Amino acid sequence: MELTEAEFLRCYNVSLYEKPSFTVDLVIFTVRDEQLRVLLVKRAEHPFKDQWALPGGFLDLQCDDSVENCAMRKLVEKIGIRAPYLEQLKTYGSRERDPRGWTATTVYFALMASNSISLEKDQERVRWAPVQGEGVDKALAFDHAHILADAVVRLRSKLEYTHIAVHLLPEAFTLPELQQIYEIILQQPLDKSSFRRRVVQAGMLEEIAGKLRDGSGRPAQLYRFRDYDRKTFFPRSISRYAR
Amino acid sequence: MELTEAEFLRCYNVSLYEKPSFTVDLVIFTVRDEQLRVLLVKRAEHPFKDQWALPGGFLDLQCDDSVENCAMRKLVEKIGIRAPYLEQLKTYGSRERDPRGWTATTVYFALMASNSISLEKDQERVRWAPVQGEGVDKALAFDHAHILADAVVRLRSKLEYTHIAVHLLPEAFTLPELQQIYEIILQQPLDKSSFRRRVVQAGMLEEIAGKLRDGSGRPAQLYRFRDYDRKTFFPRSISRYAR
DNA sequence: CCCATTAGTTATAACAAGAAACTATTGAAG
DNA sequence: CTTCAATAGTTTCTTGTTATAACTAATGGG
Repeated sequence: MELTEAEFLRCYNVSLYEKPSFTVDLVIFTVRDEQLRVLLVKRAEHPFKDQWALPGGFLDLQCDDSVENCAMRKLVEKIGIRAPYLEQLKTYGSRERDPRGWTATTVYFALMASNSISLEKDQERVRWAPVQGEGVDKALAFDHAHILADAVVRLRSKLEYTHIAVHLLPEAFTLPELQQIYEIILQQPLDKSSFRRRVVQAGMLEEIAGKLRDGSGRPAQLYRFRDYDRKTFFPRSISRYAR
Repeated sequence: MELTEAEFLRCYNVSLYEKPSFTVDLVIFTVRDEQLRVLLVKRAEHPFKDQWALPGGFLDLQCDDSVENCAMRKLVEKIGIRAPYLEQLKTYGSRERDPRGWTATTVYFALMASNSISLEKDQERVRWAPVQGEGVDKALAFDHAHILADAVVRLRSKLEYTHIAVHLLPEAFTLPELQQIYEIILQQPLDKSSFRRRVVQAGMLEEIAGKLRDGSGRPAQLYRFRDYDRKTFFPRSISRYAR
């Protein structure tokens, strides 16, 4: 598609480039009470005052060395700890998404074990909202519902062929616990022996020798994730009818 | 007294927060002369004057409605046509990546058929550089070598489980041509019958009835990509020893 | 001491992929 | 006109992987 000369000139003549506002937002997932949950905060200020939104805010050029640093800073500010998993999701930028004008937000998504967080303090303004389908049961500010949907799709998709689900559990976990995480997020039951074969063959878990977890039946072997840096991939997607 | 949202917006000063410079860059891939190639431009201005760089530039708040629109505009400016495939890669932002100070760039990657482009006009300043390994045989400006490496990794990875390779070919193509695209990018030979089985079973190609492509041997059946919108996934990765 | 409960393994049948040999269709050489 | 080289496309068979279900194992509680 060729640009007309008029179109070209309209764009070209703007020599003074105004900058968009730039923010970083976070989609922080955890699994708790057998539900995938996302952290939401109630906005204190306009626009969208008192509506639920993804946590985030403006980049601070003085203290943030990089966009990722900014995301990590905001994560610490919101929930007080470093997330075991932080990945850039996507950047959303347009004139429309914020009534204040042109903004861009780079969204990160984080995974954490539910035992590593306690948010009892301020239930009114910060909440772990259960994810149903690809969203939550609340209206969200800005385009955050759309962003959250993208994040949920990405999480499910990555679950199919990577090991990121281990980051939703504490360091020591059992295979049935890990399988349950998959089942909760993918919303379908998985076969026990296939799941174990898959996970064991991928070779990224190691037994914690002698340690077991008690329950009402036979105690389960505890494992830990072996190599946090190595990115292991499954050769096939984990759910039988993926897409 | 509380402000209403309308009052808040009236008083809101957009320039309160210092903002980073915001650019959009493009990694435009094609396959030509049996090589994966990326479009590079020689920088006309400082910094990194006369070094090769990914095409891109500043967002124009007046004419770009969104980041993606900006990417499409720049694509049209650089090569004069709409790309059949455009996907956001990642956003890179830090104080270090540009000597002028804090900048962020949102990078898109595009795929196109090599027949749809002709860049004979300005070989000195615009070039389709062959990709070797995860980069090119030239020093690149800014952090563009790093960005390019990420883009190549993403391209290879997506080739394993999606159909995006069809966008590197013209609308009508043969299965051997498609297989060759995979082999060039993945840098390994693929089995003919397995490849055909896979691609046909995925069901996203349709024969162009009666149409054949001539060559030195038996003419090959021409196909077209059936559903440009539907995202089809392979259940397994296409290369045997993926990762 | 038996049973419910959960963990973990094994056997098998169905299925998918890799490899190689096979057939098919064209152009060019002689 | 025949043969051969070249490329397209299919078939067959072997091998490897997955789903399923039945099996064994280990624990606590009645």
